[in-house]
Amino acid sequence: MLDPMEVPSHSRQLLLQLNSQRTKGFLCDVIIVVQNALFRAHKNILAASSVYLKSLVVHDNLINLDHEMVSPSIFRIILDFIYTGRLGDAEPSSEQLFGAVLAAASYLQISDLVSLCKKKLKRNGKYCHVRTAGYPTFGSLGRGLRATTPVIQSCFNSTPRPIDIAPGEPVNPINTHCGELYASMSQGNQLHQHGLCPPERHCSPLCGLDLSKKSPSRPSGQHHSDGGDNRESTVSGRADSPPGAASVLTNHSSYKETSHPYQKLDGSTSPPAQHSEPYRNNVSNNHLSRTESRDLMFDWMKPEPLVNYVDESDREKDLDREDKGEGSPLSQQPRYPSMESNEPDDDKSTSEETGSSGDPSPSANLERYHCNHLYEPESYGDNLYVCIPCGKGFPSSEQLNAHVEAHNEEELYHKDSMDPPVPFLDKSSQSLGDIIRPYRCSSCDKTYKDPATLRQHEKTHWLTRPYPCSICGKKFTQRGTMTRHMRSHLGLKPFACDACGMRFTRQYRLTEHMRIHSGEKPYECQVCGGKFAQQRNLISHMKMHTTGPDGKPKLDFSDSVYAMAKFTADHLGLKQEKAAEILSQTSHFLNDPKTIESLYPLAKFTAEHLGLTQEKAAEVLSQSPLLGTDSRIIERFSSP
DNA sequence: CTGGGGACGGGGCCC
DNA sequence: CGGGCCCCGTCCCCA
Repeated sequence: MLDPMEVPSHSRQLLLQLNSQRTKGFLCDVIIVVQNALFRAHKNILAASSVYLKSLVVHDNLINLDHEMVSPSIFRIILDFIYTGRLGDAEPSSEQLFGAVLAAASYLQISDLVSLCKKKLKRNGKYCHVRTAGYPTFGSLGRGLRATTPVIQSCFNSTPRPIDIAPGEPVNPINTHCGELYASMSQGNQLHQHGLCPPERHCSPLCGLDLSKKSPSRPSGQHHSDGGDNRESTVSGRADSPPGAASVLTNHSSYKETSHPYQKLDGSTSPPAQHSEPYRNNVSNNHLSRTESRDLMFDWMKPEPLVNYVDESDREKDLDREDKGEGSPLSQQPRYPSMESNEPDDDKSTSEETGSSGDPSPSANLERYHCNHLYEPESYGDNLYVCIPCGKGFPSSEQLNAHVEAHNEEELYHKDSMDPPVPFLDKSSQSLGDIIRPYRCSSCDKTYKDPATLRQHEKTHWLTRPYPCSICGKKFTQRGTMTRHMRSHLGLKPFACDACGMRFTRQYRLTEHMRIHSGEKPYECQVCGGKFAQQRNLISHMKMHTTGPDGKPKLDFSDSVYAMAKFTADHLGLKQEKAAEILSQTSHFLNDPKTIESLYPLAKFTAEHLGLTQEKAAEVLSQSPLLGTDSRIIERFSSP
């Protein structure tokens, strides 16, 4: 038995502090992903509370909890409990909630919470009846509960669904939450009807998360909800489990496992409903006010003070400032891609626009930074190594050094950007291409039409990529790529196929996919005539033509020449017999505008068939004599 | 078992 | 910043 503390309130104060820090994201060193919700917390706290979580946090900073065992909303409650020791002020009817929490707490091995739930259930006289009464899955918090957990996204349906669960017994994972995603759509539909959440949108409007740019899907296709895809039950391990039980976040294995050809649409099998089903039900019942939710969201978005890419974030901000011509090196941190896309204008004060005031001085930036709550003031408490130019503190000299190095890179960059790219001035040496694309990369000689694109390109040469993913830390050269990457983290697929409900993260994928339904196969193999709906499949197919079993280039000259001749003939409107002749006569080849137009694909094709790089192929094709650099081709073409 | 095709996810990058 | 395209890789199915 521990001796009583000399300061009895010590533990409470400590916990209050920790919870306060958690809600601000301060010193949070682990992210818990539960389906499509993300939580930040402290490893130490989790490890001290849950045997199960303890086993996970030692290995990873990003934990993906099995949402079949614990739903996001239940985990929110549990996390609140861990940090407050309270289950909240639940309604009298919340025995159902306690049941669900109990099941999840058992799974997470939080013994105190298990005991508390049992106690509450017994007090309500429900504990003995839970097996038959069943627990709902409380997609949202109990209405009487006050949540403090910052959550980036909560897209859940709270309609209770009777399920069979027996506390204290091994919990069927589905029982903990299966109503959450697949329960009655009534509430979600209501939201839709009230315009709070478009039916095709995946995310909670409360959270302001909307990465969708298009809403092409039909509203809640009934055949999606009929559970027709019985593969799902295999995946979920339970015959009555609803479709879509598989994770929609990053659980690709289950995604793959549950997806199946939609060709069967015309037959007996339902379309891959699991892709859209979770989204359709992703209607938040979060009771938090919109503002409150946004605040939590923003808290979540705040950078972790000690993450090693913080310096690059600063750098990113400088880049943005550079791009936008504004001074705000500290106004931007890695943010979730949807934030700006769906945030009302009045929220922009916490976003990019905040930094648009003109004072670029470090102190002003720092102050603005603080005002924006992007950094907690206390974060400087142990960040004793301060960068003089920008005032930022770091906990170690190593991190400061890394940061300073980033400054050096910035300076190099700014030095470059001080001298904005200028078009070539030497008209005498300009080719047509130079006139059209006058901005040349100093590193690789690639040319661009405008300086912004050149600047964008030049980032690809940097050793350090300026846009890190806030979740996994992966870095990107373009912010857009990073936000697109974030979509995959969040499982957001805004683009839905009208025909089958399949959803995609990108418009282009949907376009590509639609060819399956239309039967269109615009990509034809010039060698064998095979047609493909997707260009990438043609490309991989072409490799089959050009690559031998050993992986080495298979230079089948008869095939290649035939193909090139056919290709040329197609493009020039000539007979195929003439094509080879033309291929060997550069002057003819380059005199026809049509030919020039076809040079690019021809070069591509040549490259693929001859194992040359495309650039090399283009060079070969544009030089005289044509194909002169490859003796094998000359030999082939010069033969009768 | 293997190769090929179909379909899709993710990243790079230009516009 | 988003759209679009390219490329690489993967999974699944089927012959």
